Amino acid sequence: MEPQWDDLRTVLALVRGKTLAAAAEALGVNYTTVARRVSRLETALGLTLFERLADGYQPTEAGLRVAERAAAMAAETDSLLRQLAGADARLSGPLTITAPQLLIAHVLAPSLKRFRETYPDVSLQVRATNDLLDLTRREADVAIRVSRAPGDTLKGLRLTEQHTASFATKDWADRIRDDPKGPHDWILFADHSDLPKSVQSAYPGARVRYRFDDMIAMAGAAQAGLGIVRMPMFLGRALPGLVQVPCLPPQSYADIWIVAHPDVWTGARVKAFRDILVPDMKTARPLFVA
Amino acid sequence: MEPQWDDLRTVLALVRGKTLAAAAEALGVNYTTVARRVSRLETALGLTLFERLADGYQPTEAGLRVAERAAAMAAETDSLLRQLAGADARLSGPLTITAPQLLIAHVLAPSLKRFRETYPDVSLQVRATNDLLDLTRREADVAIRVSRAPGDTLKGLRLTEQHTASFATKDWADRIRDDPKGPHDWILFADHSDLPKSVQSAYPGARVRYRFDDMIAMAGAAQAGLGIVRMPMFLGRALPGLVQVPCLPPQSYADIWIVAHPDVWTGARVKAFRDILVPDMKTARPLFVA
DNA sequence: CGCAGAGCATGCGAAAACGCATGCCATGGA
DNA sequence: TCCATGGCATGCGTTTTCGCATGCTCTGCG
Repeated sequence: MEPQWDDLRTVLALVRGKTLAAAAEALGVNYTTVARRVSRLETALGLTLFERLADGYQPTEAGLRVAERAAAMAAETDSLLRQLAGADARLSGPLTITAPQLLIAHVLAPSLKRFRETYPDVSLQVRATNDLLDLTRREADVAIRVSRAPGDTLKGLRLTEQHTASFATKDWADRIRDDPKGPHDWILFADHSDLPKSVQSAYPGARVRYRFDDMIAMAGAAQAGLGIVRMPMFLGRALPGLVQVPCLPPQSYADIWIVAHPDVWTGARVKAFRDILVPDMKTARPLFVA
Repeated sequence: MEPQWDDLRTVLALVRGKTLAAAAEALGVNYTTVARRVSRLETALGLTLFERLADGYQPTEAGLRVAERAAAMAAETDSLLRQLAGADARLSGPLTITAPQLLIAHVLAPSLKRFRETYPDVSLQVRATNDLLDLTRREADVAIRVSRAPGDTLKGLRLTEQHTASFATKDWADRIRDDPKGPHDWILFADHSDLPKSVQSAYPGARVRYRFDDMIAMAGAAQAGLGIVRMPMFLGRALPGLVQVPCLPPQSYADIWIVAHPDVWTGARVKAFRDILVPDMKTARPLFVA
């Protein structure tokens, strides 16, 4: 008679995922379980929540209502988990951080090591991705982000500003020095616009040879001598085999922030992590600017 | 790792009920199940939610936070169930109503019968109690209530006003008529004040002989000839063996309302019930007034 | 001091929920 | 037309969850 709360949650997952398989994946159960829970809830409510069509489960009006309320409940659990994390005074247990892969690989790693040594009981989980994980849903406790602002609902500190510049192998650097008007190749980001006009006029030999959609691949391509890449200062300086080339003068780029949900910001482990990272990044500032 | 929603609900029940047994009772499960679910959630969260003391489970700070959020989730499910009931257009299925026992026994019963005959597919559950059931939590869909106003969050229609008067057996009525100054006995409601001064002066023989805390018992006592009872007009008129006595002139009393939560008010079965009851009570109005 | 009752922990067998394998059906491309 | 794919239903064996019975501890009372 009374609905089970986890069944409501299952309906939400099914409405969002459209198919039993997707909902099951999201919930971490077998898809038959999703089907059974939905049936059970329908029996309990005496209502049809989904039409079983050939191409999946289509929610009825009532099914949508259930999902709507379940979404509100999910927001409550998110809020709860954040609050518990924010009130947790222990310097032991899990802490999940996320940051762009390249930032971790070339800048943050030493800080992570220092954190680990300072707080050996904290088990640090690192999610290295360019995707913006949802800190509201606690996909991570803390994020290091490259952006203009920390985001509307998040709390943050600016760790440093940063510049970009053009980098290439020493080969290319020599060639450009010797013959600035001569031909040289650029590797551009896929969704970027063309080369700036200033480059075109100062270096008429500049040609866009490649377009990549991933900065790691671009960096590797630059190291392999495929051409010139505009990249963050810290990255060009950190990658062996690359030197700065004058084609594109340094220009300021999005700042680097440490952000967290306000609820979580106050958590002991989060605070400890900040206390390690903020001074480290202050020290590392020269790496980021021209 | 991820908490199960029904475990959150269990924590709420335990915080509210103080003991495993009380929580289990509220949830309709065995108390060992409550203990297990709480343990499981504590493991999942890595937190202690309750201190196991000799006299029961004492919630920790974290336990209270969980309960707080779970309460918000419970409010969501209540809201959902109300919405579903309010959107239900079917004239079949369950409908729960509540009303004071005496009102049902002596006034509403014929309307219930008529409703049952008009809508044979609706299974009517009647909760006859003087307790004010929580319509927000859907302890009933509709309530017939004796009160000055329908309540702040509820929607209602006034079915009729009503009067009270004094009733007793014909014996007493004769005696009072023959000797108004002579002794006669009153049965008062326990928490009521004393007899009005007007009665004292007009009938100096009036004495308070009994105090009851239940109107059904008082009515029976009056029928058994124990004395005079002030009661609603409809009740005195309906009870065999009782006649109105002039000791206490008719005075107006709280009105009779039909009320429901606004979400539920629009439901087909609720509307059908209103459509039966409102005209019936309009017809029955003479029973209630002097 | 002994006893009764309330409240909880634990162990065991029963019941429910679950995952997996299989089969059906519709769609879409070769 | 045939086949591959995606999506769902169903049956079966396993795992998990649950309820019940038993025993422990603490409190209050005569």
